[in-house]
Amino acid sequence: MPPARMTPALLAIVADRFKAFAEPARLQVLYALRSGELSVSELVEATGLGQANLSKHLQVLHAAGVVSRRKDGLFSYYALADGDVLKLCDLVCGRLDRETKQRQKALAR
Amino acid sequence: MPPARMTPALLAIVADRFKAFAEPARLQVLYALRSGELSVSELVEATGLGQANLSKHLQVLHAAGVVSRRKDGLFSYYALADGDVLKLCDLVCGRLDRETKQRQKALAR
DNA sequence: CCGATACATTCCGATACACGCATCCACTGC
DNA sequence: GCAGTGGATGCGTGTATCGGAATGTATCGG
Repeated sequence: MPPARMTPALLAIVADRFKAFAEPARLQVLYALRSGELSVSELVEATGLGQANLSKHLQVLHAAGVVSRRKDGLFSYYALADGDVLKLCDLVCGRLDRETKQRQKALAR
Repeated sequence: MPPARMTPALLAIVADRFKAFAEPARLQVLYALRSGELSVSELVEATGLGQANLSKHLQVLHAAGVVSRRKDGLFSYYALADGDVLKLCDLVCGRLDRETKQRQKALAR
């Protein structure tokens, strides 16, 4: 059950949350983190993104509470904050799968 | 289980999908449609958005497959395309609730 | 202390997007 | 056909944001 009343402030917060996912680069990062925490340089290699750019995206994801940061000496290790993160992605991907299948069916007739 | 391989094209599609939710105005529309389908003018009144602006947001939501359109004479009726839509919002809202509660707990100590 | 490494931050140009205004299009009723 | 209503679309403007280059900051080894 969602909040009965949606204040503008709440709407903005929810929107920001979604905005964190609304970027191919950031989704790429999230999928790279599926298998476990990675350092920034490992993420650079895994995603092909530039280091500065990636770092900024990580700040966004962290500010949105999507990923967690753990510092160890020179390295920063990032990880998915929560199982719900992938649940969200999979919900969207699942819908996509169903839709493309439906479209293929429609084309096949 | 999500697709094993995330191609750039797929990432872009998923990102666009999330982008549809990543705007306070559009979230407002979705919440207004919780109770059932509405015409554009009804949505104008329900949300306080300008007609032109609202119309554009509706195009975005429709293109993303989030809402359905039904034309009846002069009127266009929009409705949530699918129960998953609200599931998505509630997933995010639920996380928010838990986090704010945790934060309050932390402040209360 | 000095250089090197791993990230973060700032500055910049280019693009994208939201919103309002005006206009255009589709349909209805006279 | 004509006027009126409900929606959609095009244009202009301000703002946000992505991405890269350069710079700054913190930590480790020597």
